[in-house]
Amino acid sequence: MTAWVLHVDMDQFLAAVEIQRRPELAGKPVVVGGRGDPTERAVVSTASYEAREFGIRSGMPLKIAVKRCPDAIFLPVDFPVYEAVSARVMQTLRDFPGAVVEVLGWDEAFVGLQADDPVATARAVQAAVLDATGLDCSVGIGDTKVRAKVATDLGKPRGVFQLTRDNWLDVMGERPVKALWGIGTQTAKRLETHDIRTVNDLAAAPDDLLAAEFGPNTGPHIGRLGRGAGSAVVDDTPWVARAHGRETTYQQDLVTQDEIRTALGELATQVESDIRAEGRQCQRVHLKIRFAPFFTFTRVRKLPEPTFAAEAIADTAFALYRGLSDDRPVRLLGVRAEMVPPPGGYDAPRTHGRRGAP
DNA sequence: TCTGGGGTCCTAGGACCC
DNA sequence: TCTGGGGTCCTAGGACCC
Repeated sequence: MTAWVLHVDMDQFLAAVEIQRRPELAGKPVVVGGRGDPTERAVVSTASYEAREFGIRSGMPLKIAVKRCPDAIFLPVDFPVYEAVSARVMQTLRDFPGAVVEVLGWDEAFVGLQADDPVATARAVQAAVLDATGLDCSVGIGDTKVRAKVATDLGKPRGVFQLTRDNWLDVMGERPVKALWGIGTQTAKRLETHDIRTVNDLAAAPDDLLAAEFGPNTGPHIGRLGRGAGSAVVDDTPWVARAHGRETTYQQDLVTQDEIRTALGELATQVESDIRAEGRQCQRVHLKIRFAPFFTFTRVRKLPEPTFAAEAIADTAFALYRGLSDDRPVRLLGVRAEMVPPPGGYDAPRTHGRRGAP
């Protein structure tokens, strides 16, 4: 028996859930996002495969999506329903014999297990999820987490794909670095200034060059991504939040100081109830703000002492806003409360956006 | 065509102390 | 008159992920 990492990812998750409860939508272009009104400022959360054929993608503004496919069916995001389905998916994975499950999001997880025939095991996982939820998923198999994660994309939809040390460069070598998990547009651009464009290029890049460009930690980390190397440890320690925040894009820009103060008060009130629910006080306040054309700031301030109080959070956020001395119209406001760590700290850091850490 | 809302982590540099 | 290293705390800002 060999230890494997499986990466399980639901196919078109939000759209699939909506189609399941409205079967007449099957085979049609379905777009889930915002309040389901494509004239509003909001973006696509998930597009069905039929909608993707029109060029609609996650993260795209609904206004653009509706231009690309005026006949698409637009539906609002229904968080409680997806959470319930997600919980069933994750429980199915945990019930799989010998499986250790590390949840990455609503619709994906790493599964660590031992197997002689990992492809057969992956097929069994797919069958179990389909049986429990009626939904399809794809499974990536790897000898590291990075390889398993990347493999899933190659198997979609409803597929299984395996990436190991032996076939990594054969399969991935000619692809652009952006195909890797953890390399986005900006990192790809900076790599290109060193003539690093493909996974082959990155895998061969010396660590000292990458360290000079990206820092002593991040540089070598990016190099390891190119080689598909990294951890194979699937960690099921429950996730503990570091922060909670709320942000809103306003359908009409906010103009006056009063409007902004009021909006910050509303956001801070929601944040207070989120952190109270965990019994954890706020120690630092983050203000996020986007001015009308396109210019986003973040500002941070430590509170004199930890608190739950929405007033203190809102006052601090407003003070940060005033410090910007900018009276342009405001399109987006966000308030985030960074919480006091639990006693003993975060014993098993659970990271989704992590980079570079050992 | 005009950009959501929820998160996490890394890097750099200034201030301050010894 | 000019300036060492090492450490901590803090903020700004960048980047990535789902």
